[in-house]
Amino acid sequence: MAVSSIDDWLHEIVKERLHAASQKVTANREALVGLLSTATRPLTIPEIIEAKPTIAQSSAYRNLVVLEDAGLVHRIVTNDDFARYELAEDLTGHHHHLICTVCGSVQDVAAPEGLERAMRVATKSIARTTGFRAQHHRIDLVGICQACT
Amino acid sequence: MAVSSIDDWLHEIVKERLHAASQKVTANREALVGLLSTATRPLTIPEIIEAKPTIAQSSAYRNLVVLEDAGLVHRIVTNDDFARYELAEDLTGHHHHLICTVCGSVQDVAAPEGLERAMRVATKSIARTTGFRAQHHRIDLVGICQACT
DNA sequence: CTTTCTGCAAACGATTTGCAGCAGC
DNA sequence: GCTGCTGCAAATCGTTTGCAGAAAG
Repeated sequence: MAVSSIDDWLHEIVKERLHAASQKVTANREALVGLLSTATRPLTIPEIIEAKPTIAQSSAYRNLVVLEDAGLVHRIVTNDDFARYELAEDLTGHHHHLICTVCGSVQDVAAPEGLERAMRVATKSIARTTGFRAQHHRIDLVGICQACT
Repeated sequence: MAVSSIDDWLHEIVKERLHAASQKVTANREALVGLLSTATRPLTIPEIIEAKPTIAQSSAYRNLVVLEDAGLVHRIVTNDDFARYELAEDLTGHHHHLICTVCGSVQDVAAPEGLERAMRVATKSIARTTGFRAQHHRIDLVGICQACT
């Protein structure tokens, strides 16, 4: 059962965090998390609805808010028309985004360790000079994706 | 005339780029650029309207689109309700943003050279592995600003 | 059982757009 | 003068919300 164990683990986390947020575990919520866990990039609402047509749009929006409050999902806003959703970073691992200026797509990319190290140094230095207490950072590369080249 | 020479220079740039984009130079457009050039952080539409009450809201939106197309202004979207506008980076110098999760404010911060160097290395490495052609990058620190601490 | 979720349809609000009159060049 | 900008008010559209019936616990 090696294959299903990751899903079981995720399922347990969902249950825990929803309970912690005084929310119920429902089929829609599990389906949303399951869908996002299979994606390699943040998804828009239209993409989510297309993949899970039985979930009403309003339920998708409402549940994604609940899941975000529970710390399971992260919402991303680009210059595109729609917001995008991905699993929280503690479930997917830290990563950054490649945003295509031609087609608007967003793709995940691993965070190079050298960059992360420089980021930690910079964060400390900025805290010292400005008093800003950073909780996390966000790095996007904006340009042209391979498909649009 | 040392003081006004920066404004004169900006004025010339505005004229050039608007002409290059086949757009007219109007009082509203110059007022918008002038306002943004005095700000040390990106401004929202309500802030812009409050500072320049003679500009109709629809004109502000329309002109900011024109100015963005002309490469004079840059639009920023956060999780906040409103988009924010700042002068294009080639007019202000490269910088990044501190985004407060409490009050939603956005503040400019200089880009530490060590970080920029690491970013250049990472960009090249990502291009090699993914085929993504980066045009520029965006780095945000998300956390709590000094005023909200 | 009671509370919360779901789907539908209506409401909301930031941004966009149509139109008649005015300003840039 | 001709073209394109301005302000007003109305339209647009992603997202949110009210409500009656269905599920979770």
